[in-house]
Order: sequence, then structure tokens, then C-alpha cells
Amino acid sequence: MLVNRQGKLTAVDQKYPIPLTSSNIRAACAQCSLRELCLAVGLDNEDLHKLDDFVIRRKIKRGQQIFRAGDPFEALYAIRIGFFKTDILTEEGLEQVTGFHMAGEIIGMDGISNDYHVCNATALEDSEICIMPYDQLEELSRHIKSLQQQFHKFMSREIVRDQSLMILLGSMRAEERIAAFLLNLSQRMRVRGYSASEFHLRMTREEIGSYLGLKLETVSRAFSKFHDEGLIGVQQKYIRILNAEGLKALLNHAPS
Amino acid sequence: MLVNRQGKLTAVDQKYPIPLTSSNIRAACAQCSLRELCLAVGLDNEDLHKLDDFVIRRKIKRGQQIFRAGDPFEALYAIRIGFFKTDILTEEGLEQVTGFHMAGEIIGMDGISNDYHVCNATALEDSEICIMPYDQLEELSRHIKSLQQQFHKFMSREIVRDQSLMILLGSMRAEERIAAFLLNLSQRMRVRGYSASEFHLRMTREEIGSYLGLKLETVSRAFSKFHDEGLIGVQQKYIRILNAEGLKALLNHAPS
DNA sequence: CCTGCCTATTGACCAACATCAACGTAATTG
DNA sequence: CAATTACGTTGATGTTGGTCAATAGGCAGG
Repeated sequence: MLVNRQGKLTAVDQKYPIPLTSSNIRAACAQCSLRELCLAVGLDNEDLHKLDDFVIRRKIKRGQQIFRAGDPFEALYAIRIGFFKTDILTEEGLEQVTGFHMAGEIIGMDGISNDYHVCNATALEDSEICIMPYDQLEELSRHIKSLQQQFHKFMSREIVRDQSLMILLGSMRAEERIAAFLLNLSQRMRVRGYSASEFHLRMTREEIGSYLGLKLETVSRAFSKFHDEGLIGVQQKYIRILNAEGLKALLNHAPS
Repeated sequence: MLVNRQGKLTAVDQKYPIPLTSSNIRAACAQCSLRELCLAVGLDNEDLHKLDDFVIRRKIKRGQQIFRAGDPFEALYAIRIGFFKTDILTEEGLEQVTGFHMAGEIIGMDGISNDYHVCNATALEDSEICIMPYDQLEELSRHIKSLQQQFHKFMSREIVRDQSLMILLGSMRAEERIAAFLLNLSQRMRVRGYSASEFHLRMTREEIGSYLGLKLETVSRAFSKFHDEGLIGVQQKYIRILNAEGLKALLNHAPS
């Protein structure tokens, strides 16, 4: 087995790069439950089938990577099922997590600007993705106006998302960051029809810290503090939001 | 006069929103010296003229805003001459600068995702922009493949740029951030044919600090320290890079 | 030229978070 | 089952950068 239960690589990752010849299934956007979250929003059935013509569905195991920094850019990836992180190895060899990604989100757009990827994308649980070869997506979006518009909105949304994180990193204190992080996760779970008040974290404290510009100890301490204050329940990676209003209140009166 | 020399608003800004009926000139992309930096990269003359048909050139005074958070999204703006900042007012009423923008760069892409802008764009010196109404740009990019590709690259570049800033904010210490900031500015000046070793900062220490997640005093102290170490020359907003290698060296051995 | 405002610099002090370290726990492996 | 490994929690201590405050310089406007 390539990964242990924590998703850590325990051997050379022989499944990378993802083999394009095995376990590939033609996508079926028209039947997909994520149609309204994904790029396909607003497309009619005929157009959906044009997407199906070149979109490939793939299973990805926990710990497996879809692409790595430096890889040539070939496709965008829509998450159908599962949970991913994207991260960058800094010059000093430190990992910095740049995002956590859930069903309906699209990753890989960083690669468009220079024809290679600048980050790694790793599954944090067993997942399923739709591979959208970029040349064909670009071609099709020249012919389907609503696809073009939807695609642009996805890119713009990524810009806006990154800017929110910049604000978080630039102006919030540790506990505010963590409250914001939990509320954001909760919100995204709700949109996808999962419980917004209890969920399993798929990432470690260290990955959360890396994402939020904090050390893992600081993350752990904040979780414990929120727990003691009755704001959340914490048992390892299992989180319950007990007082969402209380968490939101932490965001508003920032002394800094 | 609406703004004093520092660009601070000294009266209600009556020039906002920018009047579309005065001082508008048809753009002339084919003659533009920024053709190779801007969206027009790779377009032939015929296509350039199609762009000219709807792109409007405008002068913008220091302190004037192109758009504000909450404004309906209508156009993208290419900077022809000058220098801009984009910023967001946080819930607590604090300004957070999200970017500094120079000639050849495009601002406003944050507005695509929700049909309104999420940030403000303010000229930090007298400037000139090309207004590109978005509907028409989208339409034209369906017909000109290289325009479409170029546009996508610009959006992706913005994503990559934001992610670099996330890494800076999430993992660098104060002096590293400021060294990185100066080197980045220097590099962008070089690309535009200006001196990379001496330039005027168009923004205040407070704006730099806001951008880098630091307080203005910290920015000032770092400038003084670099000055004492002979890395840079500082006289108010006039900066000389005396030892670029020394600045780069600060980035590499990060103890954190 | 003086006045006032904005900006920048510098020092003294302090708090938030990082660092270092020890220990506990869950899950996997042999 | 024991051993191992990753992950998480908590405490003690230290450093970075924030906070508060005083001072000075540049520029606008009367």
C-alpha cells in the first residue's frame, strides 16, 4: 500500500503521474449531482454532452497527487468527490498550504499562466475527479457562451478567495484566523448538503497552521480554548460547532 | 483641487464615478508601446483594431478611484501610465491593501465572479487607463483565440501572484517581506524599461505595511536597518537599491 | 512666511505567538 | 501483542513585531 491511514506516503509513489490509461471513465455531466456547483452551471443538455465528450472521470486515492509543481499544465480538475489540498514548497523547503478544496471546486488554474503548475495537489481522502483537458475546454468555451462565462467566474472566484485569505493573513490574530477557518469550512459543508455543525477535518493541525500562517501548537491551543469556552467540540479530527454565533463574534471586534 | 500632493482626498470626491462622457479617447492598441505587456500580446493588426473599437482611454488624477467595492462590475481596466493600489475595507473598518499595480497590468478581475467589485482601485499618481467593457471583451475573445488565451493567462497570473503573497504573509518575517517587496518592485520597474536600482515609492509606509501585513513603524525600521547596512538608500520615498544580492540573501536563510 | 496636516523616524515597553520540550494517544506494522 | 510512527496536547520560555509616544520634516494653503 502506498499510503497509511494518515495519508502519508510510505513508499515511493508509483502511481504518479496518474496513469491516463487505467480506470478512466467518460464523464456524465448531465447526470452529475454537482452540475449546479460545477462549471456546467446553466448549460443545456446538448452542451453538457459536448463536455462529456472529452471530460474523463478518475478515482484518486488518499495521498495521491493529481499534479506537482513544475509539471506541464494540461488540464483543469473538477473535484467530484473528496477533499484536496494544494501546497507549495518554498525555497527553504517548507511546505505552505495554499488551499483546501471540496467537491464542485476546480483546481489547476494556476497552471494556465505559464504552462506549468506552481503548486502540488494532493488528495486528503479517497476522491474522484473530472479531468478537463485544457485545450479542448478552451475550444469549447469559444463556442458555448455560458460555459465561457462560467469558466471566467470560476477564475475570478479563485482570485477573490485568495484575496480573502490575504486579508486573513495580513490582519487577523491567531484565534480569529481559526474561527474564520472553521466557519468557512462549515459554510462550505452546508452548501454541499452536509452537516454544517459537525464534520471530520481531513487535514492535520500542521496543515491548518500552514494554511493560516500559524504553528501547529497555536492551532491546537486555539482548538482547546474554543473547546473550553463551549464554542466547539473537539475530539481529534472530529469537530462540532456548538456556538457559531460565538465564533462569528470573535471576528468582529478585532483590537489589532 | 480634490486631492493634495499626497493624494489624500481633501474634499468630497466629485469626480467619482468617473464620467464616461468627458476626456474619453478611443484607444489605439496598435500604436501602444505596451502592446507586448498588455492583453494585446500576439494579436495581429486587424484584431488590434477590433479591440480599439470599444476600448476607451482615460486620464485619472492622483487620488481618484476607478471603482469601489460594491460597484457593479462593467469593465476591466488596463493601466497605460501610472500607478494604482487596490484595497479592501475590512469589517472593522481597517484598510487592507491587496495590490500595487503598474503599467501593463489589468485590474478589476475580482468583479467577474459576482458582478460587482470587492475592492477599491485608487490612482497613486496621475495615470492613464484603458477601459475595456467586459461584455464586449468576452464577446471578442470568443472570436479571437489568442485574445482568449491571453486573457486567461492574465487571470491565472493574478491567481499565482496572490498565492505568492499568501506565502509571503504566511511564512516570511518582517525584514524578509520588505526585502521581497523591494526586489519585486525593482523587477517590475526593470521589465517596463525604468531603472531597477532607483525609483520613487508611490505609496506611504502605512500602505506598504498594510500590503505586507506589518505596521508602518516596522516598515520604517526595516528601511532604516537596510539603509544602515548599506543595502539600500532611503530618502523619504526615494529608494536606491545598492546591494540587490544582499537583499536576496535575506530571503534564503529563513530561520522560521 | 507661518500654520497645520500628513508622513516618517526612533525609542521604550509589552503581548502574541513561536520555539523547545515532554508527554499522551490513535492507528499501523511486524 | 509489542513496537513504531504520526499526530495532538500542554507547559515553560524567548523573540518578533505590535503598541504607545515623542519628535521632526515636507508640503499645502492662507
